[in-house]
Amino acid sequence: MRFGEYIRQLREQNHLLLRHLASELDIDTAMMSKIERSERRAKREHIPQLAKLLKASVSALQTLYIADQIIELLDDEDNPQAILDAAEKEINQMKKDS
Amino acid sequence: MRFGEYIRQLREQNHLLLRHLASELDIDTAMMSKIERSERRAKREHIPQLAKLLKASVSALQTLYIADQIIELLDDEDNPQAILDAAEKEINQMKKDS
DNA sequence: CTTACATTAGACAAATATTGACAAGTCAAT
DNA sequence: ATTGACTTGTCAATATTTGTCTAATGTAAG
Repeated sequence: MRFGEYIRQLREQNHLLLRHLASELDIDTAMMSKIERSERRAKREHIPQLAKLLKASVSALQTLYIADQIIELLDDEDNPQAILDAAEKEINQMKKDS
Repeated sequence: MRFGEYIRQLREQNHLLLRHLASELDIDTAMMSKIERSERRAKREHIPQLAKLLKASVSALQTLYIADQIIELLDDEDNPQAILDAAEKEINQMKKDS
């Protein structure tokens, strides 16, 4: 599940319109539409506002938000799994070091 | 192992100086130094040149190159593993769909 | 069919971030 | 003290991203 996809799902469950979310985030509806379709990225500071409006957990949204960026990085690579594995290994290494 | 760290290791094994690599990539040595310390990112088109100069495999360098960017994304997040898991799940999902 | 409203598309401007050069600095060996 | 390798900090050039505006598309009601 992509970040925007999740936002849209929650928005519909809550019977809200794009313009409602957009006005709260202080962007126009076209932008909000793009965010939901993963054509543009929300700003990080939008996450808490979205969580509140959509009654979702901030941390769930944050996870998807960063995961999305990873997906974009991997999207046009030919061995995404190898890259993820390398990243994971290094993350664990860094944890050990600290 | 970070991308730059690996470059430095190979460079030393090959008894090359920063200025040798830098001049091949057509950047200055300060920039090359930053790349090796992961303070700056090499350009993607530098990878094949580096692979050649350092007798390394392009794909190994590419993997580290993207993994590095993932690490940067995860660096200041509090549950990197959860994010990696979410990304991996979505990548597999995308594979299934295509 | 036409009006009204929600959403999307595309082109452009504004804001941010990244890249790289340059000058000055450290450090080690001589 | 000089030289050579590397590092640091700052600034300008570039590139990327974010956002707006206008117009388009879709859809449901009258």
